[in-house]
Amino acid sequence: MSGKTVLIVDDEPAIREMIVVALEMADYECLEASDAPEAHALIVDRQPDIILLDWMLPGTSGIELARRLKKEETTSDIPIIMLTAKVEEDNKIRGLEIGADDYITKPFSPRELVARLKAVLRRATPPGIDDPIEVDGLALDPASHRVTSNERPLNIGPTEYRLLQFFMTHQERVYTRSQLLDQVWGGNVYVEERTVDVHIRRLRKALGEHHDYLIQTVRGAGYRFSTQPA
Amino acid sequence: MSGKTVLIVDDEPAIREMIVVALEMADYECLEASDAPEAHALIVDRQPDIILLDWMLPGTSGIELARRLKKEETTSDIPIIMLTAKVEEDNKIRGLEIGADDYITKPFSPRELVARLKAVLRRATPPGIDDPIEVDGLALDPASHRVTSNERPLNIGPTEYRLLQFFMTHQERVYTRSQLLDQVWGGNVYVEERTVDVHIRRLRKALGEHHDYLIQTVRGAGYRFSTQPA
DNA sequence: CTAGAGTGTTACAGCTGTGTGACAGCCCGG
DNA sequence: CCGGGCTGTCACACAGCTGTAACACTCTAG
Repeated sequence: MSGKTVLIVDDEPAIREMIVVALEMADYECLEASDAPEAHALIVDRQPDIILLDWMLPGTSGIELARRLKKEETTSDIPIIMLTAKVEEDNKIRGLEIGADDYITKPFSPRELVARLKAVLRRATPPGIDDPIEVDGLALDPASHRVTSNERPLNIGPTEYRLLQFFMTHQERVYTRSQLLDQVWGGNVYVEERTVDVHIRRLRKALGEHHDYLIQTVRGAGYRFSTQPA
Repeated sequence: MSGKTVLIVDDEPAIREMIVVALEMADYECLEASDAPEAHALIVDRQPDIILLDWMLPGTSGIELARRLKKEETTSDIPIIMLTAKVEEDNKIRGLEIGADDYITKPFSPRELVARLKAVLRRATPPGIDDPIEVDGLALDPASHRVTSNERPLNIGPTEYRLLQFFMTHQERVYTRSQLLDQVWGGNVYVEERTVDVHIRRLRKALGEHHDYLIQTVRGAGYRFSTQPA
């Protein structure tokens, strides 16, 4: 159950297909692109967890794309594995210098690919913000994954945790059920909107009377996290 | 001005010499060994910062030596770069599985060697402090490699020891199974995530009821070592 | 005031994630 | 060569979490 998304950038459909088969067997979700512009669009749109990037590409070369990705704020965290056909050492070095996290020389076996990919993914730092947040005695600490209400630890499930974290990092603004599903559940799930209500309820209950006022209902619109009483 | 010490293990004096010249030009201090026993002696004696290890060695093979080094407590932190003459992918994979931090296929250029070596050294964790740690009657002493629960010595395997040591030096923070594999098993191993569960279980069992509360499950996230009860 | 829409609350059946014991392979010492 | 300790994986059990439906309640338009 990795669920990680891999973007494969190569102009040879056959090679892409080979990789896709290998990765899907290892339970990764695959995206494909055959050139740099297409790749860039997919990266911005789908935010893959890792990129397999061919060194040689028509138009903008792979190494060019890599360099650009490493420069942009929103994409510089995504690890890149370079695929190089030739054994030219210069390429390897330039790839590493530019910021590729690993490179593989063709031909390679599916086993090797998956092993290297896993290794790189493990090494990558999860990009999330790790700063603790505190509001009126309600504290959430991402590092220890702990929530406390006036020093007393709260026992909440994963979904309630994510929901609360989202609210605490997005205070004073109303979110529709639909938006919350997108942000907290993740865009690609099909869930009833009323499900949000239930989790809101669970979260309120866990917060207790001291803090449940923080989560406010905005009739006809959605919910809001605010220190100002409604 | 790196001052880092590099141990070169290869049975070909010519190759060693070539490497030595390249590295000394880049300002590394070099040690040389031509077989596994000699290497082992030097490692224990001089504690190099990194090891360049030939895959093929007379007697004990390089891979054999690597495996042993990664198992021993005092040497498992030292990064290893495998040198392999053949392009057999199996070797690459086995090298990575065993815990080598990188591998280079011969022939390679001095430039490449230095680049890879720098990269590995960059991501290598500076060896932790060897001070004994004690938490609520649970004591771990790196010097004597011993763990005691309220004075009573605990009998735990190497992996459980490393796991506990990591936890005790990184308290109050959640680590995913993936991160634990990275930190405790070593970055390049290919192991099932559920394996972590099993070793957690073994560690908890060894700690006994007095101390197993220290290792807490965070559902959906990973594990945490904390003196605060969940 | 009243119907209807919107929201709160509860119960529950299914599912996912974790705990646990067993087991076969490996390595090392005898 | 054999035996014991470790390790990684699997299968199964189980607890906790999840999404949904159903019903109660509240608000608001008219």
